Amino acid sequence: MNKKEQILNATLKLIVQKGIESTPMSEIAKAADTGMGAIYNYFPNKESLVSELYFHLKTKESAIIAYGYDSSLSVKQRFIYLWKKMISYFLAEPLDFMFLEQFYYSPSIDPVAKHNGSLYLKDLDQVYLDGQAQQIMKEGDIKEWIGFTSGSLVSLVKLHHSNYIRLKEETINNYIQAAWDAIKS
Amino acid sequence: MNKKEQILNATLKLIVQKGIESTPMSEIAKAADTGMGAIYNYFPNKESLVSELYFHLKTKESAIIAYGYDSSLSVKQRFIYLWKKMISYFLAEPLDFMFLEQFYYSPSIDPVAKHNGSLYLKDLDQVYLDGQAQQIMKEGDIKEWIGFTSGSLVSLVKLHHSNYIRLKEETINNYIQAAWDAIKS
DNA sequence: GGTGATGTATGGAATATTCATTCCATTTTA
DNA sequence: TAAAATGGAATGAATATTCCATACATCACC
Repeated sequence: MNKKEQILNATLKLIVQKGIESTPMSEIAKAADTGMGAIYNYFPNKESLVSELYFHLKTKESAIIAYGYDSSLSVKQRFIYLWKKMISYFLAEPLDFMFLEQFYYSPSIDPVAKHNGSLYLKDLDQVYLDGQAQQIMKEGDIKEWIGFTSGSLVSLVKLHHSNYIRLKEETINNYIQAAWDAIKS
Repeated sequence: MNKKEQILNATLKLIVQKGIESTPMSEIAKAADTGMGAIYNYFPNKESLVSELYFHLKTKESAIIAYGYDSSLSVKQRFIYLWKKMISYFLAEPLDFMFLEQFYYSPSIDPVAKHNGSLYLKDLDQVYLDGQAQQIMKEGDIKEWIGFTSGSLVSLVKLHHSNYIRLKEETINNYIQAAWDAIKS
């Protein structure tokens, strides 16, 4: 019954299907079972509708990954916990994942908006900092290392959702272990 | 003086700057210093202009990576050679890289077209096959492992080109070594 | 070589379509 | 009963594609 949610959900589904630029507002209205008026009542224009959806999902992502996180675990345990949570979330919510990817890679989107969403990385940063301090992780720029790890794992999720591969629960752990092998010193 | 090349070059530059959907044909014409007629003489429509550009670049990529490749080297040497070549090419040609990424992530593009471009992986496949046969690489689906390695390295290139990190020549070798550490058994 | 004829390439104006956004009459809510 | 929310038609701008008049190249024949 919440119109705004209906609109956001319809937007998510349609944009994942057809892309941001090929999704007309009129079609969003139809899918959300409403009219133009309602949409423009909640969102001043298409761009802010899309970027509000982005922040909504980024918040959801952060919350899910951070939930149950125990910062007193060992470096390796925390490493595994965080990446595992991320993969599980992205596998469980294909729409969320594909929208976030598409938004991130869209050049027509305000670049400032994109990086604002990536602020939940505090915990992850700390894991890598601790790992280097304890000399169990390789040296080097932490932003680069996080990009490296995340690249390998996100890439698997992406290939899974485009049906190029079919990830199985037990192999996921192997890939997280491999990501660890890459960075451990 | 070759009109077709001019058009493809202008398209590449503009699409990387503003995105596929926000690049009007009229602007391509202007940038290529020509008119609509010329463009539609060479390409039946916008979509085929863009996908011809994609295949053009994919062919270029394959040629560059395969050039000088010696299939008699050891598994590890071949692994390093191929990935190093790929990274170097993508670092040296930001426009090529960013266009390929953008095309790959665009849902409005025929999905069949995309995967047709990714078939030059024969040599890479062979490296991983040999590596597993010799038991120096971890077991598992080869498509997945290639996705894993490529994800980590491409991700670094991407962050480099969005100025989030600044890759240095010598650290690149470290990351390739790390990618090897991830997969070696 | 010169001359015309035939087809191809080109530029850009005209057309048709596709939307984002606006507007307003009507309905719902408080 | 006033204010807010809604649906959907009307508007206007953007732009892919078509069309055509002109320029250019290629070649046949003298």
